[in-house]
Amino acid sequence: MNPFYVTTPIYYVNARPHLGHAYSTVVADVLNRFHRMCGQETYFLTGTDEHGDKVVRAAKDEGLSPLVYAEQVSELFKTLWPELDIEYDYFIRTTDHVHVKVVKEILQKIYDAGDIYFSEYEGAYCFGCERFYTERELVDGRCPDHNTVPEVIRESNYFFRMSRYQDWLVEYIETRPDFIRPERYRNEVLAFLREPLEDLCISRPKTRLQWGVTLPFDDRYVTYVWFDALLNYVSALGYPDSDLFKRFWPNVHHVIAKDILKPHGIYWPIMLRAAGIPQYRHLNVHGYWNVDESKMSKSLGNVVEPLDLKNQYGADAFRYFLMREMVFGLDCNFSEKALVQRINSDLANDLGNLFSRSLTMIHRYFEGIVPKGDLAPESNLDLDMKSAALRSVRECREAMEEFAFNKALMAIWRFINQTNKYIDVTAPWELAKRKAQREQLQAVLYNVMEGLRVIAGLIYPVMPRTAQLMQKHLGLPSADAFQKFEDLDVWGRTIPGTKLPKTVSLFPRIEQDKAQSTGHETLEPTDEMPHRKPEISMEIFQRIDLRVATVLDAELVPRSKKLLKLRVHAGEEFNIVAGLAESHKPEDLVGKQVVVVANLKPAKLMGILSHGMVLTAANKDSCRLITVDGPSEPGTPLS
RNA sequence: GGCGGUGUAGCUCAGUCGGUUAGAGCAUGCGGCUCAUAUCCGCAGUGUCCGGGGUUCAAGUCCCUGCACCGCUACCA
Repeated sequence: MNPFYVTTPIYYVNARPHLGHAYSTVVADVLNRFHRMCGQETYFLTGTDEHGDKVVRAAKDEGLSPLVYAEQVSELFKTLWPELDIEYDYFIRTTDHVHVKVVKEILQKIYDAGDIYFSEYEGAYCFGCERFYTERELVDGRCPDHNTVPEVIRESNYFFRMSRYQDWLVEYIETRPDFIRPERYRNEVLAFLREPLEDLCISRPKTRLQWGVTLPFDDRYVTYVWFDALLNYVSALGYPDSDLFKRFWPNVHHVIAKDILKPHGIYWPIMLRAAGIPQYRHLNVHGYWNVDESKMSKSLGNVVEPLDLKNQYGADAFRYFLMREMVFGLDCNFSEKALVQRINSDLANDLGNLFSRSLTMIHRYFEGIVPKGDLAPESNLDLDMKSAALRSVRECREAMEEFAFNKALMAIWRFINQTNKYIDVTAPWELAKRKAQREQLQAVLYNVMEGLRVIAGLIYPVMPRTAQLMQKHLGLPSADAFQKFEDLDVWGRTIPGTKLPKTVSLFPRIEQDKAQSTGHETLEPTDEMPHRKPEISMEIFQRIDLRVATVLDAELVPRSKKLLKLRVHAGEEFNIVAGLAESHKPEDLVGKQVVVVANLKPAKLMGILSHGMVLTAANKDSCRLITVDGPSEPGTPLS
């Protein structure tokens, strides 16, 4: 009945798993579990993308063959997911034989249909980088990385005729508001498509790259990037004839981060169209996790390791935080402080304590045996509990269907708070004091048990471990009892007379100061002062080659507003193009000693190659050079 | 510089088609309870809705403009 197929991107193996990978995959897992609870048959695919240039280079750095290297990193992903309680059905690798076979079949099919053509072109090629450069990218006619003049070589390649599908795609997206969602990303794709679409180069000659899938119609070439990677979504199901493919493909939900919107929103639908495969159902695009106010990046050294977080706080708490904190589609900040706060207030105080106080009373007043649930007729609070529960179930389901995971959790927590309040208002500890109110006590605690049963069910997609632990301690029949929405829609499923196991603590509180005291005081940033950038290690700082340099010559760059071309001596001589013309006259600079960054990647400004950067203290009003307080040997390093 | 996005309580953010006195959670303060993991429940706030102008009977919401921050890009480096 209504099968559900969810995919994550296949992760490129040139980097270790980070928070963003974890989020995409947790989202897919949550969706998968949710749809299973709805009674649907589900299939969940993840995997790794292992071909291409960058993998070859990363492998070389490690002294490994591309395949061995790819296997090692792939294994990191594959073993991380079970740690986060992610239950995928299949883990695909683009190096799988079956995948390679499908890629070839589809390439041949599109080639036969005439949408792939062969074309020769000429370009500036840098042998050091092993790549072509466009005129725009060149700096002073030289390679920006190697500072060498690239050679003009002729190369032939295969191109995918995307341009002829442009109008079709625009219309397809325009007539289907939920094809790409949230809407902001749909608009972004439509904006891309306002410009003419260029045909996509889909091959690399083997003289340059061997690590890929050989073209079926020309064994001198391999396919490049996206043709290989995107097809994983169909090859994993056993395209074209398998039962899995027929059942699941038309119901596919892709989950991706916004960085790969273009391939998924443009190349992929066109590829499917050209190959005669039905379109995917939905493309669901999420934002980035920013760590400590600045974008997460390996070079900043502030990558948050998903495994470390799981080990410290537990998979369920980590999953809860990811799903509760981020609005699907928007960027979100990650901080350990926020994580600890969520754990303490939402999980420990609200849910954990509710669970604990409820079960303690069952044990204390009823020797751990679930009481009868006869509703006390005079208590209208019973009805409130039931309708509050049903409302929560409905709101939660609606929110999940529109990927509003944070709203789904908010709806659950509203009900958790209502249950806490119900206990407060009915005051079972007072009822317990009088024999005559025994039946009311039974009814109240039975209602609380029912509330907890519903809560356990609702949190299952996000926190499967906690859900199962709660279920066990609520004396519910194992496994499937709460894993169906149809059971959550019914009030009164808890079976009276069941003996409950000894109670447990679901989420211990985390002492705040432990998480916060990293040893340094934080300065309060003022309006005048910029926020402090994320912490870096000494090792990273020392990679910056700061030196004293003497300005030998300075001249205005023609036609520029603020650029000066400087010839400097910093142990060696090189040119720097600096934006100083508005604050400094060229003749005043000659002979001055300044501080430069000597190992900055060269860049072209106004067609002139700049090999470094002059340090200044600058704001909107002034620009002051950083210099030394007495004559120094040019090239003297700063430390 | 260009294009796009964002700007709402101390913090993180909701705010629908322009419509009553602008909301939630956290943090803070006060009160209540004692079943519970010092938890829970109630009450209380605090707002230049970034600034300025405009449209309108009515603007957080629409228009213009300025500023700040983010992303892409560029003659930032």
